[in-house]
Amino acid sequence: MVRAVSDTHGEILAAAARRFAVTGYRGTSLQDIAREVGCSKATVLYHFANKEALLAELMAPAIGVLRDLDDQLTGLTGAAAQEVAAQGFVDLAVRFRREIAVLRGEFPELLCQPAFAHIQQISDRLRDALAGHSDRPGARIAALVLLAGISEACAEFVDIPDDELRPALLTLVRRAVEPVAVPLPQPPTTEDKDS
Amino acid sequence: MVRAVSDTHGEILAAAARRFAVTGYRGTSLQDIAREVGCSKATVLYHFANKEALLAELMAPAIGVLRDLDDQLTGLTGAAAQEVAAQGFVDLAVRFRREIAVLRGEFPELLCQPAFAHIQQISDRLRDALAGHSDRPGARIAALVLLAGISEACAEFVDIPDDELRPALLTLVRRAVEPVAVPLPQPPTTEDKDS
DNA sequence: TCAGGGTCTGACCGATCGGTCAGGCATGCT
DNA sequence: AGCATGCCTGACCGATCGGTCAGACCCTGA
Repeated sequence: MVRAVSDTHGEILAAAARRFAVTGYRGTSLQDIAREVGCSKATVLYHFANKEALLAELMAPAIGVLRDLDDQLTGLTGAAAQEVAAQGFVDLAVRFRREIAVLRGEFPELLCQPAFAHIQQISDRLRDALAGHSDRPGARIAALVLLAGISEACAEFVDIPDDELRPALLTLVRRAVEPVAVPLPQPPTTEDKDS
Repeated sequence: MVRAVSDTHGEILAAAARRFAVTGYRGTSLQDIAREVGCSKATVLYHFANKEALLAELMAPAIGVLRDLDDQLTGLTGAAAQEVAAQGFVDLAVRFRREIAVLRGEFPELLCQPAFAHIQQISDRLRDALAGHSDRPGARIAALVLLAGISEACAEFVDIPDDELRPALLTLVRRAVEPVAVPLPQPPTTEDKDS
């Protein structure tokens, strides 16, 4: 039976998310998390095999959405790829700001962990799509600046509601992305979202 | 007499810059730096009072240029401030990519150190200038995304020569920045600044 | 020749890290 | 009552961190 009288597992997860977002993964010790929960460090390691497993469970939802976006991107080219990448990433970044903040600056080392095996390749494809699959330096640079900047900005703008942040970022991306040969189709009035 | 037969001081500084840029400040131990130089950890601490002093000396030139940019910005408003901020920061980011990479993700903690006392305020003013001193959320978000994105991009694009990276970034910023009421004057052949 | 200062090092320190382990405690089932 | 199980803990471990210190090794000037 699952006796959820006190969801210590979830409390640890929430505390870790809060601490990681402020002081980073490496900068947060298991002691810190335990102190915030109000339990012992051994309890944290009772619910999670190790620190890395804690991080992996924390990031799992965001990684799943990123994988879905990657799937949507396969086969798309040019302006269509740009638009899907823009909408998908902005939405992902806004929804998972805290998770993204966790990775702040520790991407290179963290990506070496098996839990994040293919994230680098996925983000490379995402960047490529946002550049309209163009190999012009201007397009590639713009795509990287936007992806990195949005990640950082979302981590910082914790006080801005999603509904305000998302359209502002999307407008910025559409304005900043280097246009490709195929013109970007005018977005219709309806704002239907496909899964 | 300064006997520079073997400039260990400089070698340590260079090695620290290399390691910090890859594994970050906190992720690099004094042992790592000493190993790269080929000396003992005690030697590193003979030339530098502590790890923080090593970082401070490493970042001093970049901080100096940032301060100069901050001075240039005082008094400017609107499109003029945007243009000076754009040019100044792009140039700074391109020149000091490695130094900027050091700070990757460790900004919040590092800024607490006395060596970086006023960096936060300066970067806030820089962001404000790039937003054309507008308080509209779109302008503020765009400014933050661009500053953060450029920092991150410069740290990653180590293989692109300065002369190629700088104009690409500047073009992107001019395209992406939210225009303010006073229209940005078309950049003429001469490059003087008007209010 | 020798004193002295600049340079460098191995050994060591306390603190903290992630992680292990045996056992205490409460509860539910038989 | 007795036992098993889930949850939790203090004590402890080896490794590594930043930093200290006494002393060895030059080189130079007197």
